[in-house]
Amino acid sequence: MKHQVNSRLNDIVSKIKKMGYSLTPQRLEIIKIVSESKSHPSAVDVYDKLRKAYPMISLNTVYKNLSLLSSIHEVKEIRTLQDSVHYDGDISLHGHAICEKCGRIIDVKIDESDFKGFFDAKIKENFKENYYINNYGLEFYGLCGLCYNETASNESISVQS
Amino acid sequence: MKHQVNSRLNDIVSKIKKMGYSLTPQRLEIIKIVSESKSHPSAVDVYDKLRKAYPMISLNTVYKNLSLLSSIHEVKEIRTLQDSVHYDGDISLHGHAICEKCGRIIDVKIDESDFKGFFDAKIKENFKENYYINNYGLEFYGLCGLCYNETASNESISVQS
DNA sequence: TATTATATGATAATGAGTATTATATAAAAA
DNA sequence: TTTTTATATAATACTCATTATCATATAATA
Ligand SMILES: [Mn+2]
Ligand SMILES: [Mn+2]
Ligand SMILES: [Zn+2]
Ligand SMILES: [Zn+2]
Repeated sequence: MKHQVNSRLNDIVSKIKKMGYSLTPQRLEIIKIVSESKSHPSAVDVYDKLRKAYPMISLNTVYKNLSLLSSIHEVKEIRTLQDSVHYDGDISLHGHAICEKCGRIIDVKIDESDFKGFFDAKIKENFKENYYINNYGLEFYGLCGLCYNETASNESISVQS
Repeated sequence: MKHQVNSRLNDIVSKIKKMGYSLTPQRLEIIKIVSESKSHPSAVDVYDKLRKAYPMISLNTVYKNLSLLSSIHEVKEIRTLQDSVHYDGDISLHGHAICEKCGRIIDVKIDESDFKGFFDAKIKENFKENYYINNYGLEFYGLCGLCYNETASNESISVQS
């Protein structure tokens, strides 16, 4: 478990160095936060966590580092209905359940061969010409368990007005 | 064909009226544009088309109407890698191939029963608790046929620097 | 036709993300 | 270790998509 996280961190750090980027303490901390997080934080979320260790950190630095990590494909950007981009340190193939009420983003694990089997077939059906796929996106929009229950119990109120 | 488009337009207009919203010429034109378009236009794209018939139209009005149509589920919002939201007048279940170079959004048709069969199974696998799904999102990020060919022929140039 | 609530258009405001630039510092060389 | 140098950071200003405000216009209804 802990072992997994560390090897992920090492992978990213190695890549950063191999590509000639320097490893600053701020950058390392950002990599740690985003690679260990399971909550798909926004840039501001990462910023807020960082401030505990680095009170002088600039939000700009957070944006730049998240962009860098995205550009080397070590984090994925998630655009949902809300206003800001969220970041995923888990770059394995999986989907997201996005709650339209509280905004929570929950992983939906899907067996990779299953996933690719289904989608690649659809691409073949739709495109006779070349089409080069880099990445897949898969979202389920709706209400998470908590919000679903809340809405159900307030039904008599929320119906009117 | 034409018949299809008109019935779609009538459906939306009926709904607008039934829900107590008034039908202004601007609103009607926006509904026409977005329901007939196959190109997933942004708000500004719709605005530019509108100005031909309504030179005084306000961009604000476009945003408000697209939001209204979205809120009554007669258009879907698409958030891609680019900065602005795109709108889809086709609310049937389908996916999108998004070109990371030129930004084009191309429909990926998927048989509805196929689609739901696959995805609902995944939801059942992932959530024991209640999870209420309103909507699905399915994206293929990559390079469209045109951009793929362009990139291939410029390979020797784009590799360096 | 008169009434009234909603829609429009002009304008200002918001806010996520980006650009700029002086200073600091990681990495490499000496 | 010290020096050098290119990159990273932080402070700040800026951009631009979207939203808010509000006076006026107009669609809907009687
Ligand atoms: Mn995830
Ligand atoms: Mn579409
Ligand atoms: Zn929720
Ligand atoms: Zn393209």
